[in-house]
Amino acid sequence: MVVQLKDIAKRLNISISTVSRVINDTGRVNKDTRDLILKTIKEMGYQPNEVARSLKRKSANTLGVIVPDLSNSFYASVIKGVEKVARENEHSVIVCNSDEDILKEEEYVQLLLQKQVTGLVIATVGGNPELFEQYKRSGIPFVFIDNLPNTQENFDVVTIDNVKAGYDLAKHLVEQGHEKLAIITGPQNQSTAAERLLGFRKCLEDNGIDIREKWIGVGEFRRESGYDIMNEWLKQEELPTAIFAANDFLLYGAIRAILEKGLSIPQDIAAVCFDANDETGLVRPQITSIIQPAHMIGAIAGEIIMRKEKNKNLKVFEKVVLEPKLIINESSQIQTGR
Amino acid sequence: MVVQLKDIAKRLNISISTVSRVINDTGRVNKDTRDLILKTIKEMGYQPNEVARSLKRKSANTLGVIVPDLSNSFYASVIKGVEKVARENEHSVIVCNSDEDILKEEEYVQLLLQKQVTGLVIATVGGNPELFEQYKRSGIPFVFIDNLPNTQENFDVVTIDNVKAGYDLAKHLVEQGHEKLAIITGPQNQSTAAERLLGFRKCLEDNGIDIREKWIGVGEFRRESGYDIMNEWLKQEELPTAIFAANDFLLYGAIRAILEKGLSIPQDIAAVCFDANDETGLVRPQITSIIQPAHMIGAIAGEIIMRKEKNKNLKVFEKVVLEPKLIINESSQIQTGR
DNA sequence: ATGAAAGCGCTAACAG
DNA sequence: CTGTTAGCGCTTTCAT
Repeated sequence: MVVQLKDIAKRLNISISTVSRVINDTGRVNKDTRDLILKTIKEMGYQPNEVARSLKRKSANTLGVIVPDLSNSFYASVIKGVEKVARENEHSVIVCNSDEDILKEEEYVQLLLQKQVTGLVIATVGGNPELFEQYKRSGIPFVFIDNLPNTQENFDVVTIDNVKAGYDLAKHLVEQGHEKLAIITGPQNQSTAAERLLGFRKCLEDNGIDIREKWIGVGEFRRESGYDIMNEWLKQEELPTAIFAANDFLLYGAIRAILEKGLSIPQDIAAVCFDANDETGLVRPQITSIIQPAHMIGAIAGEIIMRKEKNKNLKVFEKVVLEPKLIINESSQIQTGR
Repeated sequence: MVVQLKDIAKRLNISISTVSRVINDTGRVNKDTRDLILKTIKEMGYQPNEVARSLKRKSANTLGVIVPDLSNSFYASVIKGVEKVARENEHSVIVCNSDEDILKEEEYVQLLLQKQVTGLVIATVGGNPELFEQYKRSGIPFVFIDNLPNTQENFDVVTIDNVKAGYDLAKHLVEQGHEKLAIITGPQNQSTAAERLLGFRKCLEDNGIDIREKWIGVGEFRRESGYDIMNEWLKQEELPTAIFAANDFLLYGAIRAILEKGLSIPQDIAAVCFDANDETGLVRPQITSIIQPAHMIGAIAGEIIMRKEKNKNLKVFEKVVLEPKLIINESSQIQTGR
């Protein structure tokens, strides 16, 4: 049987409140009884029931995180960042994988709300803005990362400037002399996908480069999408000389198509993307990429929630815009011989 | 304010038990009042408080998962497998990252127990067997994956035969004609690390190949370890012709060292490992590897827990041994020209 | 078919 | 310094 407060109280012939006091170190308790209680707790292997505590406290001391894809190392790092802050504040983390599915996402949001999470970090895949506005009224802080909700309402946000980052990444290609640029981006109801495309467009305009609508590919943020779109392009006579992908998986798929066709990177086609975090160190070609500070994004998101928990009446919304890094690698540089 | 049962009861001038009944669809309720209640619930945006429910139910309907490294795609897949089963059974998943740290692991186990999880899936990094035996008495099912606890007690386990897999992987190298074999494995208090080494040894013995103790490297399951150990070996005059690593990260580090030294794979040194799941499709050389059915491991682990929840008095322990696949790739095959 | 009331395990007033 | 008691929001007997 599981031992609980009343068991150790009974054993010691004292009241459960005294026991509770020493466990929570709140209020004074006679040194001797305190020691005795501590000893008994250990002996009996007492573990406080967090559910009961949560009910009383009206908070589960838990952060919820919803990401589209656990397998993407960008999100894995974000989660680690959230977890670090959660740990420091004695909270735990419920991780949910929406699998790029809006319905699943909504389901998980509800679930987390019902679980009385302290706050919620979410990389939405384009969820209904009205729902978010409704949830907002629940008072549970939502911190958006990566993708922002498509609404004018104020929310807490930790992100990068995706338009600028897209611009910079395209700029890099332009500086390498490319004029036939193609882009593969994600679902346009996801702000990252839309904004990176926007930055790309702007850069081309600013540099007087033709935007070829046929070379604007829109897919899912998955390898298959990148592969399929690229293959379509490869069937045509005229080929782009550079590919810009809005995330890493899209590019991996595209590169696979390119290589299968017998073309080389970057000689025939240069390739760049967002968040090519190479956990193996062996991805070839090494990818030129905009790298978001994923761990920090997660950590800051967690901190915002902790701050709001401590200061409930703090009704200010934070919009944190972090600086990503452009890492230039062989996938976009004509090799200058060894 | 958050709306709760009593609010909608008050509004309708009925008792909360009736409302509860329609929500849980338990017991009969007049069709009209039921419809009215349903309507009001929607209007007021009622969300049941899962914490209160959990307290009453004495279970949080949640599975806990503890893995050593969220960034390793093997574990990411395991988690997805658990999550799938959890979803199907209307449970959620709390993911914890022990970061290969025994203390953190113990902390998380405690936390999850306190949270009244329905069960716990754990890839231990060598936690104290006595603790596990103690926890077992709590009645909450622990399902071990990947690493097994170092104890004779019965536990639920979903794994592969690591000795055999290690044997097979080594065998492959032997069949390629290698006689100077080196192994890089993980902490020996982790069963996977120890058993894979065992299989390796056995294979060499069976094939009359010298086991060179100097080429048995023991590190952490991280890239740096693989890199450092390999670099030590590379300093010496005599080099192995093949490297066997007990996990992917170890091998990635080793390969990096090999390549930096200007040697090639597999011509100078062949390289194989466990669980080289290439999410990018661009890792070069492509790694010969034993691949565990990660998703299935997670799913089965989840199912065991669900089964035990439904049938509390089921005191049988399941030991599921799955079949891994040996994927042969360029990292271990002398190319026969194109 | 519905309501009253007990209780899940704990915390925190309040009283002594 | 310690005990009594009232909830936290919900489910579930037990009456009616």
